[in-house]
Amino acid sequence: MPELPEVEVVRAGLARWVVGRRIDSVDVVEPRSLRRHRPGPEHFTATLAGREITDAVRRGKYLWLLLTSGNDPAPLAMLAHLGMSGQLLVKPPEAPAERHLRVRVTFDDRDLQLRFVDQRIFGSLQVTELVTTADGGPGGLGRTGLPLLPPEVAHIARDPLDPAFDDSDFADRVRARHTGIKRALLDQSLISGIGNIYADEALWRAALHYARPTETLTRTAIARLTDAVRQVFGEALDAGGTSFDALYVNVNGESGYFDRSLDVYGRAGEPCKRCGTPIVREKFMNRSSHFCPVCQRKR
DNA sequence: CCGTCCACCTGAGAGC
DNA sequence: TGCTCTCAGGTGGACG
Repeated sequence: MPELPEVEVVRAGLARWVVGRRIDSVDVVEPRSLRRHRPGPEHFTATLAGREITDAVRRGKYLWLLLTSGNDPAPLAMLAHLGMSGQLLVKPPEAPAERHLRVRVTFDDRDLQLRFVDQRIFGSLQVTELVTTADGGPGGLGRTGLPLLPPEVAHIARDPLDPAFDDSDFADRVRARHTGIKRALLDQSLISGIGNIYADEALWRAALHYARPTETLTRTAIARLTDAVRQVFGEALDAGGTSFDALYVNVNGESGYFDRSLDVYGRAGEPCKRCGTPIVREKFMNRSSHFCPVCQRKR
C-alpha cells in the first residue's frame, strides 16, 4: 500500500540504479499491468526499446522515468503507479522470477534488470508523452524551459514535500470545501501522496476527527495538520531511506510502511499513546478509520 | 460541488 | 478438506 514516502524511496532508488541506462528489451509477462497503455503491449515494448532513461521524477504517488525522445516531437516518459501492491525492483538477471512478476526490463549493460512486480494488478505502467501544463511539474524542465508533466498526472496536486507546495493556498482550498477533513486529505487533486494509513496518523497527531467539517477548520489548525503530514512522511522516509544503499529498489510490499511504528493505524482497542483511551476503528469511505475518541473529537 | 457505489484484482483468514 | 464470505484500499468513472 505505497503512499508518498514509499514511492519516493522507489524513485530515489531508480535515480541511482537505472538512470543513465539504455533499455534493450521489455518482456510483458502480464498484459493487464499495461491496461492503461492504450496502444497495447506490443506498442509499449517497441516504444521503449533503445531509449535511454535520463531521470526519475515523482509527484504524489505517481512516478515516471524520463526517456530520450530520439526523433519524436514530444518528450516521452514511462509512467508508473504502484496501486496497492506494486513494486519496482532492481535485480541481477539471474535472480529467480518473482511470483507476481508482471513486466521485465532488460538494459544494454546486462548486469541488472528492472522488474515490475504486482500481486493485485491495481498498479500499471504506460508510456506517455510529456506536455506543458499551467502549474508545471517537479523535475520536468524541458529544453524550452517549460515545466512538463504526463497528462495523466495533470490533475494531481503537488505534494507537501514539494518545495512549490503552497500552504496558504491549500488552507484556502480546504476551507472552501464542504466535506470531512479526511476526505479532503485523501483527495489527490487537493494534496497528493496521502493514503488511508498516513491520513489516520496525521489526523491523530493534529488531534482532529476524520469527519471534522473542513469549513470549520481555522488556518492554524490546517497548518498544524499539514505539519503533521510532513512529520509522518519525514519519519517514514528516514526509516525507508536505509535501502538507498542496497542493490535493489523496494517498496516493502508485504509488511509495508517500513518499520516505523504507527500511532493509531491498526491499533484498534489498544491505548492511545497520548491519553490511554482505547483506539476506535470505524468504517468511513468504505475503509477503516482509526482514531482516539478523546483526543480527536468531532467538535 | 458532493457523496455513494462500483469495478478493477489477489490472497489471507474466518466460519461452516 | 474445501467451499464461501469478508477484508485489505488506490484510482477513476457512473450516477443521484
